Amino acid sequence: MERTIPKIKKSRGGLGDLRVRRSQDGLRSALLDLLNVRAFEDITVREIVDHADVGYTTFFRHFSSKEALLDAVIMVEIQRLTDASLPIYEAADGPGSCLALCDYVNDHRALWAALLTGGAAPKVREEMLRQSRNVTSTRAANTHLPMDLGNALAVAVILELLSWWLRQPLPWPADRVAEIMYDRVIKPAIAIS
Amino acid sequence: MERTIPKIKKSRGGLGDLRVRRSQDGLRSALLDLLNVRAFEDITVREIVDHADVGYTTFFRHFSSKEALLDAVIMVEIQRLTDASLPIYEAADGPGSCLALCDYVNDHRALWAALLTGGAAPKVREEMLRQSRNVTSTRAANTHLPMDLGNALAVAVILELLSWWLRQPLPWPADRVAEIMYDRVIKPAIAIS
Amino acid sequence: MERTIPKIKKSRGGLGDLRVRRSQDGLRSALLDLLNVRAFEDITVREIVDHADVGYTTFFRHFSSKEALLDAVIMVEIQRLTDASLPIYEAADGPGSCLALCDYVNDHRALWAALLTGGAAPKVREEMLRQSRNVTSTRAANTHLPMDLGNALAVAVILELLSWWLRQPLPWPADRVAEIMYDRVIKPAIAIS
Amino acid sequence: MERTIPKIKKSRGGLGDLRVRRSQDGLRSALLDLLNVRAFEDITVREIVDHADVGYTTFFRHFSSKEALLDAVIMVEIQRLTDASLPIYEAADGPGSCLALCDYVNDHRALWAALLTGGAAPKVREEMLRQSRNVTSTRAANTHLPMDLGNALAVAVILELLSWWLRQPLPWPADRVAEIMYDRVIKPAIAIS
DNA sequence: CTCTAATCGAGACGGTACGTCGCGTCTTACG
DNA sequence: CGTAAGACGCGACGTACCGTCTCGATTAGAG
Repeated sequence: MERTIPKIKKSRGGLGDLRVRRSQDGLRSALLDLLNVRAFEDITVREIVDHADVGYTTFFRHFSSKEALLDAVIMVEIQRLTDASLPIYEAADGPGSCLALCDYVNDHRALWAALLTGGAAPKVREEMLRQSRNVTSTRAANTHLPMDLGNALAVAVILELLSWWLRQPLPWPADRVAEIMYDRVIKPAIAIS
Repeated sequence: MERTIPKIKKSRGGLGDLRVRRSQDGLRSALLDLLNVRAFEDITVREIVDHADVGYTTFFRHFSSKEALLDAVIMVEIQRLTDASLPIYEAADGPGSCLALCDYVNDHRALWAALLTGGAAPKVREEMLRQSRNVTSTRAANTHLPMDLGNALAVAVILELLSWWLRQPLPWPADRVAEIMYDRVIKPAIAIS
Repeated sequence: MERTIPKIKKSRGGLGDLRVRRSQDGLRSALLDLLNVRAFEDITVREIVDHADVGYTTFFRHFSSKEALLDAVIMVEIQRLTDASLPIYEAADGPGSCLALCDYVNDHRALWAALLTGGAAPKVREEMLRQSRNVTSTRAANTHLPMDLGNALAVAVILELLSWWLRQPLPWPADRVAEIMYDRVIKPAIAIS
Repeated sequence: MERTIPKIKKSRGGLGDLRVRRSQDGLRSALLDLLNVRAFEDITVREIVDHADVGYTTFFRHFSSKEALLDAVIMVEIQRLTDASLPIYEAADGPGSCLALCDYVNDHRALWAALLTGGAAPKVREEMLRQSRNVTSTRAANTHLPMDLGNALAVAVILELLSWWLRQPLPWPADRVAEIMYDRVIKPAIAIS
């Protein structure tokens, strides 16, 4: 009689149960909405379910905790970001991928402002680092830095830059930011010391 | 009928009340001790006061919350770090100040490992940024970046680098790290775009 | 987002939620048990919930404070007492109702000894006065005293008499006490000044 | 090295130390002042000492607790009341002593309103009972009631009557109240059943 | 189109930590 | 060197939120 956590598993042969999908999507977007208003640590499960029009119990049927929901949300969003600008970690097409990334973020300012504020930021950093590790796993050490460190610094600079950008009252154009990102992330990474 | 919060004020010429100093110092070092064991968000006020041999209520006589104590601790430690390597933001003596900073951190590995782990890290970043703003307030704009952004990136890289360093099982020598720091923090800052 | 205080409302067609009834009844009788041991003001909420096998928080879900629980308990008990001897304030059947009341109290000595001891007594007096006001509201002023005063004196004498009775190591028989009560409560009330 | 509670003991050969007397009197009247404003149980020691312009520690030099101060205050006031109308318990001069008592209370309405409100009332009752026991100790059993019970009922009726009187917005004249008191306290007491 | 099993809503509950309040003790710095 | 100021330990309070648990009532989707 273990916990029944309906992870969109094909119940009875078909695709996911519509109710399950509706609940999970509702919770995800409810959290994102609330993140625009207050920091993650100040959001309660009760608020999320109220906003999502979902029963309190239902929350825990899908996510084991508030943090788990945040993780899920972040994983999805980072995946989208990565898909929109994959080669940035490759440094193959330097400025281009930076610009792609900045454009994507620019198109979702509210969302990324929320994700980079308060308690969500460390998780974003962590997940981004995790994904970047996968990407750079093949290509290695054409630099004098250990791969781990290189990735960590790259992620830190990217996030700090984006965070600063989104905080500006009169935001800079994306290409200007992409330029800085290239200077500070890609160039140091490909430099042969 | 206001809350009496004994802020080591020199009452009539002498130094503060010994008991006040003892309580506050005890709480500060108790928190630091516990930070070596578990993350800040998992430490309870009860644990802190037990470890400090101080009454539960007394905690709140001195700090309005767990976070306030952390702030106080961080402020002190960052001040010490800054004092040990002030001119790093000035880039006057580039590699020298980097080395000083790394040496200082190296001499307090446990403390800084604790400060850069878990929930404490964002506060460290914030306070460090605050102090760096003061330092660089006069000298400005010999770079193509806004001062705020320059500072934010510098702090982010420094902390990420230190955090990585302290996480290594077989730590690198301080001068090696200082070299990287110089490359990634000072050099980009003084670059003529 | 209002506080949910589960006031035995028929949820979903049935009678009150069983859990609610169990919690409230448990708390009520736990308080009564403890009142036999020590005075109300020396009883802590923690003791009550421990004795009732109920979570600490649950207490406040049902009663806003220790005093509110006492009020509830007293209201119930006084109601029972009144039901057992209603016409005493009417003086219709003078000695009879006095005897009924004394008999009832005699059958619940422990309970009433507890209620008339320590901090509970004033609340008992207050509630009894409140109920007596309802009873005597219609019939009035066949006496030379204002109704309020008459009620207050009657309640005071009744409670003092009962309190004394229950304190005696070798208690008097109920009919003897009822006789005194009749002399001191009913007779003065129906006296033509 | 036991607790030094300076009970107006002749320090240095004279009568009570003036400072001691001043502190104790100040605390007493401070408590009485505050009793006019809120109930005893809602008054804090801090408020008393602030109002009395006395150090916090000083309070406990003179009274072991808030309750002890109340006891002292009540003892004094009841003594005064008794002195003003001693023979009421004797029933020697029936109506006369009742009138004396009511007159005295009437001359100190605020004080007695305070004493008969809230947490102070039970203590007043207790102390009054104690004093009445002394008075009636000699003369006994010319009534069919046990002396203890007779006293208790008398005190209860007196206090209830006074309490009601002082609560009235348009108070009755003292002689009217004295008459009721005579009817309800003295007459039943001297009745030969 | 119906049946059956999984999901859902509602909310009471136990538990942990928090921060507050007041009491009564005890240290400390100062006159 | 005594004494007033006030820091301190203690214990209870009431709050907030978490994650668990029943219990019916729906509702999706397989046959």
